[in-house]
Amino acid sequence: MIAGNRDSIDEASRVSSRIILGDCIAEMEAMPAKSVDLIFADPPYNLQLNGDLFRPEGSRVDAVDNDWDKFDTFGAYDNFTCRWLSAARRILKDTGTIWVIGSYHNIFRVGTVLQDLGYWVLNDIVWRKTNPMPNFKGTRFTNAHETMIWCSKSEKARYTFNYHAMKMLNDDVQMRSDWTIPICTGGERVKIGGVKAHPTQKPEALLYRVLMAASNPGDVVLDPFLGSGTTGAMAKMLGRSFIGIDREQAYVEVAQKRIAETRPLAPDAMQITRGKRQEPRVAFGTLVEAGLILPGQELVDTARRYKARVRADGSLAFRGDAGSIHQMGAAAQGAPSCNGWTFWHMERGGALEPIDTVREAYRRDLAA
Amino acid sequence: MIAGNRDSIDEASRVSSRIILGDCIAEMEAMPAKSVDLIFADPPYNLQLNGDLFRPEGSRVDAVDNDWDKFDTFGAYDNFTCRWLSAARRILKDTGTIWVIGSYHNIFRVGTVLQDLGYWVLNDIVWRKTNPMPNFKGTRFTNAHETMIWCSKSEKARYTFNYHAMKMLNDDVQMRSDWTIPICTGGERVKIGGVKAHPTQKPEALLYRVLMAASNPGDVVLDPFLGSGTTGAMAKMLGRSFIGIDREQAYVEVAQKRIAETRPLAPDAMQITRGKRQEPRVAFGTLVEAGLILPGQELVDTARRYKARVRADGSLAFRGDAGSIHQMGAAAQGAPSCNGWTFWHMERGGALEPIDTVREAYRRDLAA
DNA sequence: AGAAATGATGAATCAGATG
DNA sequence: TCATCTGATTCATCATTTC
Repeated sequence: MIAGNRDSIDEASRVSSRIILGDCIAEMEAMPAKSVDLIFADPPYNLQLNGDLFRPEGSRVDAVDNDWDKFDTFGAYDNFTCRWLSAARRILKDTGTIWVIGSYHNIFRVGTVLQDLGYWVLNDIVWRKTNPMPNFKGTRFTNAHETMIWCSKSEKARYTFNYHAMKMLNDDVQMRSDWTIPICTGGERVKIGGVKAHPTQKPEALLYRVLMAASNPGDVVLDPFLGSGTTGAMAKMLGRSFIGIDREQAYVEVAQKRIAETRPLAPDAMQITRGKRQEPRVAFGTLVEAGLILPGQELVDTARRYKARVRADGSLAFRGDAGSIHQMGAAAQGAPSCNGWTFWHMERGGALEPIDTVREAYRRDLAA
Repeated sequence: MIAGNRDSIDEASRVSSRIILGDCIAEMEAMPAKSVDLIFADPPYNLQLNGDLFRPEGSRVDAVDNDWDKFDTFGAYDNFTCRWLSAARRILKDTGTIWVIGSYHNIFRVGTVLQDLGYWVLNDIVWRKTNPMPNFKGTRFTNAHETMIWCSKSEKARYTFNYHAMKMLNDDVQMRSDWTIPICTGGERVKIGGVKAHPTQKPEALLYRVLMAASNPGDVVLDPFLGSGTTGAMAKMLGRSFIGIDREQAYVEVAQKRIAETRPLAPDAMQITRGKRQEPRVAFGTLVEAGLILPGQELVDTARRYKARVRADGSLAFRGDAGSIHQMGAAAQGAPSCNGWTFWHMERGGALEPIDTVREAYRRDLAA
């Protein structure tokens, strides 16, 4: 079913956006074979959440509890995955590629089905979130990334990969399989009456890079799980034709409005390069893990008044207490704070060397 | 089969390293059930690594007449994966966890089998390589990471996670699911006659973090695909008992030599930061009994909005009601729960001090 | 007006001991 | 096994309020 006759054709770029309200499997089965250049899919993750989760300060986390994310068993989810990926493969051109995003809850199931259906994995791409939600209970590692699987239609297939555009986007070095991009917040987040319109809106920067990497202006891009319409908005902006499908009337309306308000870039503006994010800091513990500073090592201040000992987790034992190099440096001096990197020193050939020089050496090795 | 009688027991740390030459499935099936605390596995990415390939039912295929299609190939790999992960699950303690590392070639199959066998995924961890091999042909993104899946034995199982040690290793912020660590090169790379002894030697920093995160000194660590022995070397260094299995005599010898040359850290250097969950419980009433807090003492929150009074039995009188410090804290805020230790404060010299500091002082006195 | 403090929030499989 | 109680736990970013 086509939602109204809101289909838009942008005269300047001669590309169209078509939004379909309906079940993506049935709708894809109704489309002509080998008619799509790129598929980006953000299927339900099958999160399997139990009760409520509260933050330390008492507020409740607004979790994804929508019906569309509920499946009875892994088998039911696998079956659903197999059916929509089969329908997608039929309409994908032989030179087309597919991207599917997910988390550890579902991405292994998706990857297995992709391989079983004959898709050929080109890369798995890690979206590193700069600002993920923390693990409030201190029970696991902060779940700070999601995974995208990028596949061609088959092993020998030729496919679009704009290698040089990616290199240009990345300060003239090859784009890696890990992408560092913030989650979608602020003005970019679509809201209705102050409430987020969709629980899992993807950042535009993510789709920008996907479309830049694996499609060209004029290509047909399909998103079978349209949601808030990020794929459609970026497709229009970058001069790609777009087909979006969603089962929910509310999401279709949100996406239609959003895409209608998106303006295509001028062709010459499409080659904007974007800067790389700054390199992450080096933790003291990293130097311990790397074997550059050994657990048990004694550290002293310049005057050798205070002595502390490095522990296996990168903390410092000092006068019966333990804490970070900064905390223990502050404790030694009775100061509110301290830069442990310059306060603490190691004996090196009779002389004292600040531990910061070890960090500098580590950074030099990384760069080399 | 046990390789010779080279088993070593380090007298200082009272932990042992045992290296076994043999097929890991058979060897694990011969081990006692629920006897291992942590499993780290780096399985082969394809079954042709040793010239051997298994059919779905487990029989060996001659790699020369490879006339099966992709489904058969994946089926054989899935079967192999299912068999070794089943054997691993039997010998894993109910409180144990397993780590499996892989790339997009195999990790989706591994993750699916893990979930199907009832393992419960805790995190997928991305090892970001600072210095990956470039993609020379410019046909894909630089494959700059590998993925580890970390699982408990079942959904409700309790497991070891040294949250505070991980936080300490990361400059006092939660450790994330993406770890930035260089690949194994230079002096750390084991070589024989100038040639690398193993094609996929893992960096010691990676195993250091895995073992620090999910095991404690004295735990039993198993690596069913021993290879160059990085897991064994780090286990010995960190005071864990180790069992390593490999089918290749050459790798067994390399690993044995490497582990023998590894020296354990001094026990006090192995100390890590533990959280309050590990400390002995002290009831609020105990502090009243001990005279550290007197009945009649007034307690307030940080904003001095709520006032309560300590009663002789260690309960708190608040607005005509009475109960524990936690119940009254929750009641004051209208919250479902509350940590009374940090919510309630006492006046001390004009400043407010949380009652938790009194508990801390009491614990210090106990330790002294 | 501008700076600083406070509050809100994001795909989350988020506790453990005791009776 | 289940109900009850204690009490441990958050990072980056943007928006809003207060100083």
